[in-house]
Amino acid sequence: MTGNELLYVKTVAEEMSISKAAKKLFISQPSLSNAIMKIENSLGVKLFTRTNRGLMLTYAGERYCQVASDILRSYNDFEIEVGDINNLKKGRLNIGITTYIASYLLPRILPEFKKLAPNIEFNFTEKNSTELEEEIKKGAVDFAVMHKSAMDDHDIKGNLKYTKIAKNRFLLVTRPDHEIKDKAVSINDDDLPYVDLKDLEYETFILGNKEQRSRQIVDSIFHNAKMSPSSIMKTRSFTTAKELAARSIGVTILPEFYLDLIAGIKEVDCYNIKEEYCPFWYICITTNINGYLSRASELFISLIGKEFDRDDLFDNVKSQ
Amino acid sequence: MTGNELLYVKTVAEEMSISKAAKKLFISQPSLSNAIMKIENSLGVKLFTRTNRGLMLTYAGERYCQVASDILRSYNDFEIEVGDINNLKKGRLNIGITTYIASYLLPRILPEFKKLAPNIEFNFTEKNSTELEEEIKKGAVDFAVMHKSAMDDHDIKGNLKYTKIAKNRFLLVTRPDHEIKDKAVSINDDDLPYVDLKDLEYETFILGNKEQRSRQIVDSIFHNAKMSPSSIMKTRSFTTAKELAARSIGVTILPEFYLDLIAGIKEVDCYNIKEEYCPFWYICITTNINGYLSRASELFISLIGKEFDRDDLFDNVKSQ
DNA sequence: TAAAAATACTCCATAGGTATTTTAT
DNA sequence: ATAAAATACCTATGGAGTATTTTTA
Repeated sequence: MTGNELLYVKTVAEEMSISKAAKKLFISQPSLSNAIMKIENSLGVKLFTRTNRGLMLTYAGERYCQVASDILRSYNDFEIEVGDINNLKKGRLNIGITTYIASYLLPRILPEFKKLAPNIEFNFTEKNSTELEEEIKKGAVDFAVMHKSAMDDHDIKGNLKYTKIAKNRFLLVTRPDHEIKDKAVSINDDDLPYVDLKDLEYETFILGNKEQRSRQIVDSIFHNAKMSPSSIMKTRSFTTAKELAARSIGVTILPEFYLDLIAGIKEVDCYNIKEEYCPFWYICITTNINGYLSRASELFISLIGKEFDRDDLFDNVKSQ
Repeated sequence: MTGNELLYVKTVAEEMSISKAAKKLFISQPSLSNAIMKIENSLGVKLFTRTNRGLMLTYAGERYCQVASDILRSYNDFEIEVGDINNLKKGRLNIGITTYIASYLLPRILPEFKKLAPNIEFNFTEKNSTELEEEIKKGAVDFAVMHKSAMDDHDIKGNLKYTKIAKNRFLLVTRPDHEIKDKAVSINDDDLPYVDLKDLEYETFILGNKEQRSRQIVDSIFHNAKMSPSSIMKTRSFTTAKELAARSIGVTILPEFYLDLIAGIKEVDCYNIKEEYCPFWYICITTNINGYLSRASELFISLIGKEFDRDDLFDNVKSQ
């Protein structure tokens, strides 16, 4: 069964003539004669009888035409649907995103996205970066927005490709007027003075959980600084960490990004950490290198790019 | 769009692997890879994304599979239906038949036909033979049961093929004890004595209408006998003709076949007409020489054959 | 290292073409 | 005589194959 076969029989039935149908189909009359014969033979019934007013359908032929019409309409509708999918009129987008990036990014992106692609079904999975990488490999999400350590330069690891969007500092957060203030030094005209973490070796550090990427970054900062805090307190919540720091339970190291988000809840002091300890990470788009990015994905990634003034973001994600 | 394409995509989706699907489809893996790629290119969307647990459907791919399933099911159902058509479980039969043959034949054939093919839609058109020939040429009926003059030996005339079923005598019908009785002669041990029509030249003849085939036969008998009746009375009804003859209004010439049908209504005398005047016609199956005879037609014609002890009837109808 | 997919080619089956004959009007 | 359909034969596209390389687990 092919689309042509269906169309050929239908056209001959409509025209009641092989010659006329052949003209309409832009093929030669003998080709069409042959085609009809083959179809009849393969089915084992005659579809047409020859009468003196041209070809007429047999009962089987009538049923064939009905079925053919259904099938051709179905497939034609599907082709239109594919057009819609390519024009963002239909489709589904499954993105992965870390909880904290979601709280920052989605409110800024989704209204515009919904406006531009109102009929795209939008789903997001909030997990930590490591889990999101698994989701990408499984194909459960189309791509993910997550963090990437600044330590490894590789943009591709296995199947995964990381496209950096923005660099984000980690800051030391202390209660107001912590003693460290006196040891902090301003460099150039940077917004915040710098501290040496070694001066805080005997402080209590409020840190995230081992599986949190932010904690991995902080650990690598300690490693680079060749120190390990003597006292540690754990929380998965950045907000809690900031609160505890504000209330003098200890100090903490948080991404500037989140500090902005939770600003104004409680006053704290913030300090830069020495550049050589690599106190930062990247926000990035993580994709499966073999995966297909739908037009819906393209739109969403472009909107993220717009948010970070990176007009070339989608092109970078797509490039090989 | 081809059936294979639909099946290929569906199978790859089910197996989540091109290699496994290829095995299941009994084609090589590269062929399948190619086929999938071609389908994706022609549609302009990716149907699959490669993940680390095999190939997974994109949104467009999911829709493709749904549409493919519908189409394959439709066509498969149709193929089963074709089987049913060939096995008389479905179909439609349009036969043409003259009113008088219908009154004789249908009661004898239809009960058996309905028993053997209960789900075949049965339609019949009652017209005179000349009109039926037009219906056959138009393709409005599949074949017809009608009369054929004995005069022309041609079994094929234009598109029409006549297959004789049974020869049927025309008899002279008079009131009981008509004077002709004395002139009638018995030949051999024929059931009825013979009369010479010329002896009735001044009788009133009750005849059919010019467009009735029976009238054409009677006219040819007169022609062969080189006589023309001086007085004529016309009726389209054989029953009326017999009644009028019985009531001494005149004499008539009727097919023996009908006399049997309307026996017992009123007493008449019947005589043979000289063989050399060709006083007979044939009941025949008339078909379009290019027409297709369905299994339903085959059954019906075979049942007619059975009725007339002609087991070879359908073979004769079909032969070239 | 093994298994899956992609790539590069080769081949042949067949859809379609042209030329011609047959058939029907 | 004309037009439709059938027939015969030819061509070339593309579906499917084998061999091989690339990729991923």
